[in-house]
Amino acid sequence: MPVTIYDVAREAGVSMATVSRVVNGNPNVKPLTRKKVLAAIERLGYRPNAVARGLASKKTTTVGVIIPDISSLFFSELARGIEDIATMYKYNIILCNSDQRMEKELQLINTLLEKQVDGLLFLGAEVKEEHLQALTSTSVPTVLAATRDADNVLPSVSIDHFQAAYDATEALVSRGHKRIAMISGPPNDPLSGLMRYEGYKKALNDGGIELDEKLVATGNYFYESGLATTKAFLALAEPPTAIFAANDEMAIGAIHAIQDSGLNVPDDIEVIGHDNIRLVEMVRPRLTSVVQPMYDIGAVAMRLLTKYMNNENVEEHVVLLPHRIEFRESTKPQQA
Amino acid sequence: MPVTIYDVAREAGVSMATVSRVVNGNPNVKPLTRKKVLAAIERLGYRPNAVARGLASKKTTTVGVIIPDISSLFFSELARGIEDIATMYKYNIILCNSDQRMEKELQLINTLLEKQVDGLLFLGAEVKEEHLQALTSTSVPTVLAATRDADNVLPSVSIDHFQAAYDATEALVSRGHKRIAMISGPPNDPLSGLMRYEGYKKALNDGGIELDEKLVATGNYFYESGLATTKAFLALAEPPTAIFAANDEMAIGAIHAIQDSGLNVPDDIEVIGHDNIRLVEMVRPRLTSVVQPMYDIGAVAMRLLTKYMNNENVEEHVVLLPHRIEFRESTKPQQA
DNA sequence: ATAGGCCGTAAAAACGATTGCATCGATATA
DNA sequence: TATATCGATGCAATCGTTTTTACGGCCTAT
Repeated sequence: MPVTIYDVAREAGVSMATVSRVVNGNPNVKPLTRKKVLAAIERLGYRPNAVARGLASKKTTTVGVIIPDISSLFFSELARGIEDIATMYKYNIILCNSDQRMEKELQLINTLLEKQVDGLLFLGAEVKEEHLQALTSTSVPTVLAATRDADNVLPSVSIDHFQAAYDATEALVSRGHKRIAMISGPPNDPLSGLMRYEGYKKALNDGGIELDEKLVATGNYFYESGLATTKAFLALAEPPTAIFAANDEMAIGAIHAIQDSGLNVPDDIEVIGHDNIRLVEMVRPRLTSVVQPMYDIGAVAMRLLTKYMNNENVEEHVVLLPHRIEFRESTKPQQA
Repeated sequence: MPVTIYDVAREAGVSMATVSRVVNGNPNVKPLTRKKVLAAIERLGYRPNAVARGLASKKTTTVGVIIPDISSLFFSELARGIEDIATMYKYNIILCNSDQRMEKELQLINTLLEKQVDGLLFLGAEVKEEHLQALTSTSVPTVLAATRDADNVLPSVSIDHFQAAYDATEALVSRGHKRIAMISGPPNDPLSGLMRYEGYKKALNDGGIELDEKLVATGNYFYESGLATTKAFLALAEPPTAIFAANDEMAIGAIHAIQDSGLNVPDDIEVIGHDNIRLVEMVRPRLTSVVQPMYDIGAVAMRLLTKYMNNENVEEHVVLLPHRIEFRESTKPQQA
């Protein structure tokens, strides 16, 4: 029913091969012939079948993206970076939510490989041996975004979480705080969880402050957990005077818990978040936060993937993007 | 290089056809044969090629989704609803951002059709004649989500924006307000922009309140525009005592503008937002908002699409999901 | 005993492109 | 003039499946 390349060929009085050449911009076609073919295409309303093309050429111009949760403020921003660069390079994106469940992640990898994607972008928390196995068992290029595998065997794009957390904590230390709490992520999250916690510990240590276990709570990255853990902090005999949260949502929860108890941010307690999602501008006081360039991570990861798909040579396969702290009103201006 | 159905057939000592039957769960295979084939598949690590399958069967189990901006809180939630139902019905999603630019939207429709998607989900603001033409020129089922075309020719899933805005405004009227401002969306957005404005007008009228043009501002759905327009309201000789914003981000901007000027929400000015995104719980005071069930809209739209793709009979092709107002602290408790 | 059915399977024709190779005329070279 | 070169095009194999058709064998009903 639909018009095929064969119909166009007949209409234009040439062979399928020539039509294919015209469609694909192959220069080996006489201008006049090209014009005839183009006219026939127009007349018939021909639309190339990408599936047939994919079968014949073994390229689908499609890449698979496995993402924990597209509805998350953090990942949706990242996804946008991916998509924009993909568009720029004429790729389409098959988007899949994994909810960080390994079983689902592995199954998605398989499905995407069945669909013959030209490349794979994996975003998530932990990259385990099983992932590595599934991802390296194929020749399809893969890039990790906002995460890394322990041995850096796969290409990846992320920031230095340890250093970022160190910097945030250090900013608090240098402001003279002695009781600095941290709302950390789950410890089974190696980067945003564990690494940030390690950075926090190191900064305390370098500042000559002894770690107080009671000032460390584990959250799940959601607002509510920031609220709850901070309430517990405030009930302590010696509550903290500063809080570093492993992400912004929890930090905002912390601010509200503090405000709800009648205290003031930043006068009574200073708060620093992490990631610098758009939300940080939409609360009062606006939240000081470690900038993690989500959009850029996505964009750079996708760009990197295009290089692999083109068999271009890649100098450094583990890229760490710069981070910085954006100071706002949830921390006091730095004393001179 | 990769193992094909032919390799499996040889390994199992059967024909390709039989392997295909096994893979596709066709019951016409003797159990013993099936077992042999399964064993061969396992042994060889066979992974069916979905592209070849798509070419032969004319089904790709993939649907295209055109979305204005995946990084928006609103649309990412919707996308999640789509994806979850898609997964449930074994479809994958090709996700494309349109930024509401018609040229890009039309081009995306074309690209997705080239890729032979089994169905199309279109989310956006305005559905113009050009869209309709592009979408109906093909036999690929299409469903609109969170929007509608003027003549309801295409299936769609949304809420009654007019009524929703009416209800929100009416709630303010019934609280005794006489000066109720609205921060509306762009007027070229027929539903979230125009319809909500119409609902507002009607509610004022029914409440015997004369429309004051100075109390109507046009925003762009972003926080900053809520902030800016509200500042202007407050500079009025007779500022409003209540504000209805066409979406939550602008409403939160309004709250902050009010607070920044030293006034109190809700004591001095009450504020109602629209959409009930997750943000509304993360500000103080928490925002009263019209609940637009984004996730459900996505889910229902995708479900509807599956019916069309299956040639099932569909009773009602324009579905309006229910809305309601979730009252929080940005409005005062209703007087008895 | 024979015709008719049914089951399980094989064979082969699509599906709609890409692409290596052959061809062919024309121009350039010797 | 004969030959090498080259640009433009056609031919046909190929990509890895699905699906239609046909067929052999076995069972059952008459």
